[in-house]
Amino acid sequence: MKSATPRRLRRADLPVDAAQLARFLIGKTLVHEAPDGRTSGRIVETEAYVVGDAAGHAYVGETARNRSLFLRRGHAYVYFSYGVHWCFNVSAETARVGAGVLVRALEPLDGIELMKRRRGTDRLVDLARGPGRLTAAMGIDKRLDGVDLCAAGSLWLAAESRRAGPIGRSVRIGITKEAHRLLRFYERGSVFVSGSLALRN
DNA sequence: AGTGCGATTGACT
DNA sequence: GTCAATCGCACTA
Repeated sequence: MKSATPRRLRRADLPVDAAQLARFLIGKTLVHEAPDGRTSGRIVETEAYVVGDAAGHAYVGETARNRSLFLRRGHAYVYFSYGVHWCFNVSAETARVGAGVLVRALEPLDGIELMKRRRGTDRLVDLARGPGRLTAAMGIDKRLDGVDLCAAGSLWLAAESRRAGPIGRSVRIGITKEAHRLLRFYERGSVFVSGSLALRN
């Protein structure tokens, strides 16, 4: 099934502040037009890596790996995690600042059969539940690092396909530094959010 | 040039 | 709940 695509988000739609951007992105749509097909999903879980955040990849200053985080808001930062998975972020703030939002989970919308093939599973809730699974399902890898999500490219952000439910907030998953900060946002009760049941409610 | 480790996942006890 | 997989990167020397 293919649903009508909401309009592309413009840069002016995106909050500059990383934490505000993370909250804003809940309920919005991520779309990728890949050579093997189109996939899209509702963003249901994000984490902000804010300015001066010791847990953020930008904390060490600009390097070859993290340079996309230093682009003005609305660019893709894609990095390789644990030697196994890709993770997708949206850069935040103004140019040369260094902050971003990790997109951790999607509710699949378009291209579900393609996602199943890419992921090797038929379980809808597991297709994009978790940052590594999400990039696998969407066909996102290093080639998309640095692309402008607000330009006329193959990867972009779109408006809500459906209004987000109540938004929950918690500590971020899988980090040790700055572990107390409430910078994870998620659609409360969504079965497409990663983590235990407690982290979804 | 070598070392330690991570914004994860899936398989296994 | 525990743990290996797997590799690029930042850091030390």
